[in-house]
Amino acid sequence: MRAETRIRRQAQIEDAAYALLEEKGYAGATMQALARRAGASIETLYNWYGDKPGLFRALIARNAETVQEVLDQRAGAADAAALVAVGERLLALLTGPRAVALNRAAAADAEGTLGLALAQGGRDIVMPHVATLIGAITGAHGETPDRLAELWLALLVGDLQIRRVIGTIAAPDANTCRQRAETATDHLLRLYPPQG
Amino acid sequence: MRAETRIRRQAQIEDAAYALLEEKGYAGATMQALARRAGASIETLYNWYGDKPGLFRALIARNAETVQEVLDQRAGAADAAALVAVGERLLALLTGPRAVALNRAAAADAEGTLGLALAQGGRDIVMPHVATLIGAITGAHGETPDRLAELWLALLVGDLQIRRVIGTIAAPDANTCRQRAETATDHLLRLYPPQG
DNA sequence: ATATTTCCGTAATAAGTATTACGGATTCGG
DNA sequence: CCGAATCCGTAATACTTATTACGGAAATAT
Repeated sequence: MRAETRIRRQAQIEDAAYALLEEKGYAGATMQALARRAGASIETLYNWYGDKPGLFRALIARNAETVQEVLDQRAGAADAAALVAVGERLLALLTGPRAVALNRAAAADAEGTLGLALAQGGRDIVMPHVATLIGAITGAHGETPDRLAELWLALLVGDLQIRRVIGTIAAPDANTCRQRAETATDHLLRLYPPQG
Repeated sequence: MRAETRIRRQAQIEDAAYALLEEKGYAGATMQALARRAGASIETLYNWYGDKPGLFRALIARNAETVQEVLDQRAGAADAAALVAVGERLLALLTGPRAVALNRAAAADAEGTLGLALAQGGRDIVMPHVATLIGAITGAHGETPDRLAELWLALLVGDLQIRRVIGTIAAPDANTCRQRAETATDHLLRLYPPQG
């Protein structure tokens, strides 16, 4: 199979997996429905991903790449505007349909391996990046950059993510994301002004 | 069946349901395992709760009572200490094994009815209560008490709840809960001092 | 005490699902 | 253009589970 065709087929499988995850949940996303929807065969699913958890682990791995891309954008200046820009994109990503679907899958996995993989490809990448950026903005402080990053993320996301995961709210629109990013950054810098 | 016996049997069923939910997740919590573990019969489960979602809806309903009890404690003074006390209990409740299990069940329910019930018995009760308390502490402000309550809850809980639900952290201990409640209250009152 | 309801324990039903298997079509390397 | 590998579509396998059914025991009411 040509590499190009294979990549397209992989994208079809991932799209179908996300769609099923959003519509039916992890338990309801059956391999047969996935194969039919993706226009792939069941055999291919098992040959490529091993088993059902493996398929969703692959989704999580690719999600980690998306997280990296979001963080790498606007990596130039280390000022409040850069933090707002990162927050805006980050919030849209974290509350977007794909991240929410992955979190639901992780919540359904009682063993916790999916959750661990999701955290490694998400929070464990985001936190140091944000901490470095905030540290560069605020300078030396009584509070460590790590704690400031946690604070800023709490202000930014709030309970939007858990409410998205249990299905009580829709994804916030672009305006909401920007305003929350601005407010969170403003609150952080009011509590811990630069050069404190 | 005597009312007393029935109440005890209901508690056994609820305990078993929570235990299975924590160990196996919603899909893995089978009615047969639940009956065996609770010492009840399958027929009783269906006679009392209708079906499997109905059983977990009953769990959510009883959880709402617990939330009310937590909020009603220390309802006397309207000062920062009261807010810290409420926050401490609230965080312990929200990150405790039972609330986490219910959130996992809601996340596994793609239709969203469990999530809706959980929100109605949880957030929709907590938010107005906290907003009233904060409003009484801070007095009139540019920000509405509702927004301040959201801010305080974000500071209090952060991402602990979602991380608990996807299984990457253990429940915070009592010390952590108290410190977070103190820090969240301190941050809130620094950002929006009373009599602003 | 006895008739009636309720419950337990177990089995049966019916449906769904992860995983494996296979024949025929398609694609790829030479 | 041809053989080998890969893939699709479908079916078969083996297993699990929600829900219903039923006989006998326990409790309840009269």
